Amino acid sequence: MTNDVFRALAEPHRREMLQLLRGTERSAGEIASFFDITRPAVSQHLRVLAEAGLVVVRQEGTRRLYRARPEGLLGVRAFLAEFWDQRLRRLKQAAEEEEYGASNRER
Amino acid sequence: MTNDVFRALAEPHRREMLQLLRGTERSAGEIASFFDITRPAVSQHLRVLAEAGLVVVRQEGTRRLYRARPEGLLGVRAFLAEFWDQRLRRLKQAAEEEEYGASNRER
DNA sequence: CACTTACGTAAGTATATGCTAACATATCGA
DNA sequence: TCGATATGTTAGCATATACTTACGTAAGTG
Repeated sequence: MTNDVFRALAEPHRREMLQLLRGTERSAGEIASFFDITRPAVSQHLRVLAEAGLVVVRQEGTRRLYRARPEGLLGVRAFLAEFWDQRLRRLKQAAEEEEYGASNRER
Repeated sequence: MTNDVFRALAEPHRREMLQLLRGTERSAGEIASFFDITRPAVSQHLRVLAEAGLVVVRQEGTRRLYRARPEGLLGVRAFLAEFWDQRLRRLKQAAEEEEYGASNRER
């Protein structure tokens, strides 16, 4: 649900993780190395992000590779668009149609 | 800070309140009437929204009139834009320049 | 002035959250 | 199969959050 997305984004560490994973695939350990918190804490954050549909995981050997899933933010985007006027709403529509076209189903 | 904004948006009631106040001015009591929680609880939510820069208040007689402040969401918007590609980043820029031009200072 | 109306604030409480340390699991190389 | 590497899971704890009830305050009204 979109609520999980907002909740997930409320935590600064998780937002940083998302940015770290934008367009790149990184292992859990690599991600952890960017933060001062323990690895388990990072693991828990990654779980929250995954449950919110903001990241996807792929297992490769003993490692788990995470990657951001931008489509997970569409709900937030829609919410935001409400607060701008018609002109912006048109931009939003154009963006959704053009950018991450029909292939992306909201989770 | 933008962090307060994300935090504020994490709460469903607060998101509803924002939508309720989008483009309209409503009194605290009127807002409260839309929810099942007590009026003080609503008051506390409104405070969080105000501190995040997402609403503004205006006193009129004995009442306090709240109104959404869409510019408060610009930080979130910027964050989101990072996750779409160049084309979208251009749209974002255009929107920010055109829509809520120079008159709106980020709080 | 009381008295009412419209709100915010304070105190207290139950639950959610973020973190750590300790433990479990799974894959790969020797 | 044994050990090392990479990561998730559990239990426990401190702090943050969302509420409620009780109380404080300020602007109209009689």
